Amino acid sequence: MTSRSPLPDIQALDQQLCFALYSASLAMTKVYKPLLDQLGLTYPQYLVLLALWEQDGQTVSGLGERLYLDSGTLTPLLKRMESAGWIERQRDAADERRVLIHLTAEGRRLKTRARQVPECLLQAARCDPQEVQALTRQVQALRNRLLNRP
Amino acid sequence: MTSRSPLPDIQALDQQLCFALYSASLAMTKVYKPLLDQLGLTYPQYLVLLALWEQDGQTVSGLGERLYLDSGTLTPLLKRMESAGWIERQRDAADERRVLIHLTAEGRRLKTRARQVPECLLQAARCDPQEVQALTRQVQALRNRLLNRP
DNA sequence: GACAATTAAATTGCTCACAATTTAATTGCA
DNA sequence: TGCAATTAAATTGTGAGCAATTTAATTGTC
Repeated sequence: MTSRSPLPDIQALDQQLCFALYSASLAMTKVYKPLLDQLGLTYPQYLVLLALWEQDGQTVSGLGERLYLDSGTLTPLLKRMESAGWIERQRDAADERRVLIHLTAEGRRLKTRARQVPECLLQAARCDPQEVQALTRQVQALRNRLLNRP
Repeated sequence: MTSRSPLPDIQALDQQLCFALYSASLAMTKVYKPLLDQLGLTYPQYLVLLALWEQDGQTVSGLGERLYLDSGTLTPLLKRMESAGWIERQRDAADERRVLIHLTAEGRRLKTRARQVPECLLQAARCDPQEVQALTRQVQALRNRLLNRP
């Protein structure tokens, strides 16, 4: 009976889901790096573009909710993206507290060139698309539970 | 037929495994924060301790391999942990290029106080321990494939 | 309409994360 | 042995991430 489970150490690094997520996330970023370098983007900047390609003209806090980031992270990141010419930042005339983020023509154009990025990633991951989808759902569900979101 | 799969957009944010991992990892860190604050640790510092509790006296690059971090990240982090009194850094007399990291008595003592951390996390995740273990294995496998490791 | 409370971004300060380079020690081999 | 190649940390510079605070605009309430 005892041979079945050699009492798993709750403090063992390789038992920790958090460390698995953390290291997998870092690994993912490393695989993205050369692909995004070609486009002149960092990984969080690429996430902002994914969000804007889905819905242009979001506010900073809207993007923050979508990407789970706050203004302290986004403000300087968006300024760099504006300098790079992907986006424009403009105060909302209807509510001057808000800043609306719009894609430039250049930023919209990038969507086509970026099509290869997730494709290359799937190849690097070397796993079944269905498996990837299932894993994605599980990790999303975990994230939502951790943040007490529906 | 077409109603079955409404052609999944490969560039949709919520289809991306990478974003799920990235946001889940950030969420995990947020849940850890108040627990680790009580111990005076950051999350990467906690990982270093987990690694050292398993095997004391590792080199910087040894820790780097274990945690998937490089010396550029670890050197300043370890210096902060030394100032905090958790660890000691000393050149290896047998090979002066290497720096050995040893726990202090204080650092060893912390292991007991930190027992609650993964327990609280499991509660926050609100999922079955077996489910957590299975998910951990899957995410580890993905990470290893991405890094071309066995 | 005044004004306290709230909200949205921006700012400040600290800690990662990592590419690229530097410094110093060790190894390999002619 | 001599010395180029390699290895291990440290350093430098950039870009996140986030807590705490600040600034400015809006809302709610009387």
